[in-house]
Amino acid sequence: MKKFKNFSKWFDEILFNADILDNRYPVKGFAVYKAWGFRIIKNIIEILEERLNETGHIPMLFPVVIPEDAFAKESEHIKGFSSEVFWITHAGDRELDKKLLLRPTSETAIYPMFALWIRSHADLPLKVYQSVAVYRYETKATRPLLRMREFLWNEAHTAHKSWEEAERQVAEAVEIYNSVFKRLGLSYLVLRRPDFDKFAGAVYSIAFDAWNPDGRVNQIGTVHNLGENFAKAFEITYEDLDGSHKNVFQTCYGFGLSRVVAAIIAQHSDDHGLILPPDIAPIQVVIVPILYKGATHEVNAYAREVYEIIKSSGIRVHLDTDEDKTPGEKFYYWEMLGAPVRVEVGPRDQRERKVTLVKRVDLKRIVVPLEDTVTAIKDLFNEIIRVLEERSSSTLKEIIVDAEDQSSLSDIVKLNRRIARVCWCEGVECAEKIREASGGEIRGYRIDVEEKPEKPCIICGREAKRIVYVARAY
RNA sequence: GGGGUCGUCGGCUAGCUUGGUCUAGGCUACGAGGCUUGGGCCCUCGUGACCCAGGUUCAAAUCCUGGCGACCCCA
Repeated sequence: MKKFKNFSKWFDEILFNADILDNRYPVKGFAVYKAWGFRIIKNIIEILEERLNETGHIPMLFPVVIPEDAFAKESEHIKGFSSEVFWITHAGDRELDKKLLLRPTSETAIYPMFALWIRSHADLPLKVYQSVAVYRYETKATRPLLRMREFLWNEAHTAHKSWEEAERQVAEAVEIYNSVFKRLGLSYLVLRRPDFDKFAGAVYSIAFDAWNPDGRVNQIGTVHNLGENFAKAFEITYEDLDGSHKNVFQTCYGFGLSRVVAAIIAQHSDDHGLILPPDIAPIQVVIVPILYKGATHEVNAYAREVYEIIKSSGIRVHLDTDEDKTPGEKFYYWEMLGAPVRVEVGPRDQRERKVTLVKRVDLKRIVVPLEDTVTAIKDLFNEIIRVLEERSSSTLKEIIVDAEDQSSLSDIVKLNRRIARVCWCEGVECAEKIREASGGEIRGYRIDVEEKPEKPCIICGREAKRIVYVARAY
């Protein structure tokens, strides 16, 4: 199945064949994470949480249920989420006096507790996180990993003394996410969302939009500056040095674990299957013994020796000892699962005390002496992530196309399935017309580089304020 | 939110137009055995399916209605 020709089928096949996720669970929008997929997710969580810990975030676990009155406290927030909330109305055969909802996001679960915990300036900043599932009754068609009604994410929530401190926290969050995405070799746009598309309850929102082979964008992370909005609603105040009581300033940010896995598959994998960045591969190196009749004992013993050497270096290595499968079968199997490096050990290698290394990104072979194996593998890991990053970023560049006028805008987004780069006046009416003309949405303007519009607004012809990116989204 | 296509072994599918010859054929996977093993080898045997609920009919995988689910297009 071809990745760029029929993305949807290709994607579903990889999910199934690489043991990532089984979408046959009999509830729409819910699916089972299989062993390989879940191990990948756990590795991503580990990398992310390590960065969060390093930067003073603390792990906690808040309940999945939220009482209706807490959910309703911030008026913009409830407007934004109420239409997609799962409600718990009954327990056994009794109707609950107070309805409960399954968290669609955890602000309203966490901030009542913040109000209790934060008393003084000395309690600030407070930075907490959790990696959990959240629930949203998506009305659009659900898609495995990309749009689920139950999805996994890591969310962080912070409280600060001032707007400036919250602004610095936003920058730190963006930096943390960038550093994790870099280790995964992902390419994406870091966009400030237009006001009409910000998080419900936020002052402003920044989002990470990853490219997808079908031209849509996949929002893999968001960072919000909440200002005092939730502090006012939940009465989260602190006593300052001078004895006065003030609202806290808050930020929150979410890292979409399910969608990051989707982005890794979508951006890196090929028609042989998955290609995993070494940092998150459950098995980084697989050893395939090549057995011939009469030499099996020597080769097996040598393969075991190679295995012990690699394992003792801390690399996640697996020795595939199944003698009922041919080496060719094993090659295809491990390529489907995306193991970054394969070590072939045959009679020739054994005689010469060498190993044959093959990297998944291009399937090229090199032969190295046994004593150089670990160094050579580590070099390959570095090369692999570099190649993945380069490939992905060059595809992103190809996918972004400047829209000269309304008809080319339509062609870019609808016909050619790309991301359009558009000059916009920031008028809401023009945004609506951009939506109609393109079939996509204004995703926002870049914050990592300053882009000055060199042309007037694509719709009204008046002075453009921003260069924005327009694409269809998941 | 609107429109369309579709649902058959674990996976991919043939059959449906024109109801009966289909308690269903192929490939793959899985299990047993043999032969092989530097890219899916070959042979033998075995396991395994008509989404659910109604309806029409002497007879339903096939036609109709509804539900559930999947995918595509448009807003």
